[in-house]
Formats: sequence, C-alpha cells, structure tokens
Amino acid sequence: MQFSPDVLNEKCGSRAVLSHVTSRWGALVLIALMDGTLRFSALRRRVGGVSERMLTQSLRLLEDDGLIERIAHQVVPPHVDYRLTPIGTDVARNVLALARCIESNLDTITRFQNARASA
Amino acid sequence: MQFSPDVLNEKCGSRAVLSHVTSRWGALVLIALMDGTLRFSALRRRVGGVSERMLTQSLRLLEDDGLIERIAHQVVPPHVDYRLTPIGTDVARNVLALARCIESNLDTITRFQNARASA
DNA sequence: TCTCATACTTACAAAAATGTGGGTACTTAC
DNA sequence: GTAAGTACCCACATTTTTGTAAGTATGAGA
Repeated sequence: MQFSPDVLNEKCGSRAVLSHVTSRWGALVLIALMDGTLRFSALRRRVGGVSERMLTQSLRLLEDDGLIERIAHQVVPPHVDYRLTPIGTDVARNVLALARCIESNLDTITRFQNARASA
Repeated sequence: MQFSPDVLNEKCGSRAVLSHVTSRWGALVLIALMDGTLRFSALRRRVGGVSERMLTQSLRLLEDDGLIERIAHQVVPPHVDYRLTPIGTDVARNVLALARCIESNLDTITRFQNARASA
C-alpha cells in the first residue's frame, strides 16, 4: 500500500473505525476501560445512561475492530470481562485526552454559549 | 463550581460538546481547519463526501460552542471564511491526534477484521 | 419461595441524522 | 447569452441510531 490512510478521504477505511471510536457510546466505553478490566454490568454502571442494548452493540463493534477484548468465563450466572487491547489502549488514550480537553474548557464554552444566547 | 466535569456522568454538559466534536462531520471539519483558514467551498471540497446541508449544520454547532469563528465578507458573490478559535485549536489538535492514531493502526485493524471474518 | 443479579437477544417503536433537490441574488468567464 | 461559482436555506423522504420492554437460564440470598 503506497498511499497512507487519510480520514478526509471519503473512501478511506479509517472513516469506519473513526465512526466506531467516536460514536456516542463507543467513545465513553473506551474511556471507561482506561481504568482497567471491567465486566459488563460494571461498565454499564460506569457509563452513565447507556442501555444494555447499546452497550452490547458498541462493545461488539470495538471488539470487531480489535480495540477491546472480550473474555467470557464459562460460568452461570454469566461473567464476562472486557479490556483494552494494545491498539485499543493507544486509541483510548487519545479519546481520553480529547475528553479531558473538552472538560477543562467546558466552563469557557458554557459561558460563551450563554453570552451568545442572550445577545 | 466545586465538581469537575466528567464525561462519564450522564448529566454533564461536556457530553453535548463531545457529541458535536465527535460527530461524523464535526470531527472532520475540525481536522480540515487545522490547515488554517478555509472558506466554505474549500472546506466542502476538503471534507470528502459532506453535503452542503451537513457542512452548514456542523459549522453552526461548532461556532455556537466557540470552537470555530465565522468571518463573512460583505461582498457578492458571498465569501465566508472559517477558522479555529484558540479553544477550537486545542480541541482540534486532539481530534487530529486521534485520527492519526487510527490511520497509523488501520493496517493492523483491517488485517484483524479479515482474519476474524474468515474464522 | 420469591426476588434479584448476570449478560445478553429480539421485536417493535420513536427519534435523530442525513441525503436530495429546489430556490436565491449576483458576478465572472466563455 | 449562457453557464458556472458562491454560501447558504427550506421542505421532504429516507436511513440510521437509539430507546423500551420482554424473554432466557441459573444461582445466591432473604
């Protein structure tokens, strides 16, 4: 492959991965897993507002991209652990940095929005 | 404010900003603007596959969050420039880093997907 | 015994995102 | 004179995403 991937190019495969990583719940799952291995129910409690359905779906997509690993213990009641793969950790670090950046600027952003709304 | 923003918290305002920044076209617009000031039509050509409608909408959202600045020259035919604000630059840097991270791992990810599909 | 927790799946419905095609008012280039 | 470019807006239709509620098999605790 002599051309390097470019997300601004419509046909580039990186677009699909980016969409999984930046999806509403996908991004939050990656951030939550930065704390370490978590089981399904713990993840659900950690990521505020996610439904079981969406959590499952987001986990599958990230798993298919090789960003997270699913470890199912063959016991009943079920016990399934999720953790970041090496690449997933790399990606999640960047997602977390983005989130932290937004969090730390939130105050300014909110003030800007209010000033603009009342103008 | 004694509590620091946390994106994992359902009620946190950072969620909304994150959703704009990580939206399908919002992220790509921020990345494109890292090159410097661009006018609407140039932006549209740069961000592959975006429609005028979605580009306009994404720009408005980012403008309302104070991440980009819109400069309309009062001429006809219209000439409108867009550029990152200081906070926008900060955020865009992180979005770009994330994109670059995915781009550089794309090869591995794609191979993983193929291996998994044929298994 | 009755309830809750576990990690899901499925069907259905509602909501949100996105695309398409049209119109605008004017200018420059051919 | 004709076509194309500029930076949009609007209505409509379609697609995608998301939520809700129910069901599953089993074990632990009250």
